Amino acid sequence: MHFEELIATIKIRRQTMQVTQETLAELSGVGLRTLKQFESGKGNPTLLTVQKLADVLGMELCLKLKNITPDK
Amino acid sequence: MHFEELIATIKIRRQTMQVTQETLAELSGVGLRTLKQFESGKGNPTLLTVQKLADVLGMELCLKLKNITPDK
DNA sequence: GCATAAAGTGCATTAAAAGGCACTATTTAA
DNA sequence: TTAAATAGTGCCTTTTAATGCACTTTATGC
Repeated sequence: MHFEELIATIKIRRQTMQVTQETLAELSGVGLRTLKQFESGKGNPTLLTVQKLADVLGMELCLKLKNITPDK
Repeated sequence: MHFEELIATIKIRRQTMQVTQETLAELSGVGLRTLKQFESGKGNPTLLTVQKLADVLGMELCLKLKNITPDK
């Protein structure tokens, strides 16, 4: 999952849940400025920031083996 | 996936692949000091750092919906 | 259209990540 | 056990994430 995909996933999930940036910021404990920056694709957030956001959105980070030569 | 789990996953994967921290650092472009810190559970790495490491180890970060009440 | 809400940006501060280097500790193999 | 390799820590510097505040820009609704 690329960087942008990850961001987009969170953003879309937030919108799906009809939550504003402001509300998500409050619920997650992440600063509003940080969230805005994150969703607009700027910067390089820390794991903690992503986890806080994902958590409130009912999601979680995971690591999986890449599909080497899916050989479709 | 908790913070510690994530770290452990990478560390174990590295060891499974019989790669030293030094080699992984070189291959991934992450500083050796950063990797050492990361694996010893200190600090709060950025997404980019984790992705660089995961990439070399043939893994990738992903976001998935949490299993709410798996109701096993 | 206009008002309001929501999202994005600029600027500045603070805290901490990333990194190098040298040293210590631990593990591994001879 | 001893030497070499690998991992972990302390100290320090540079870069940048996290944050607040105020302002601009876009949606959204009436």
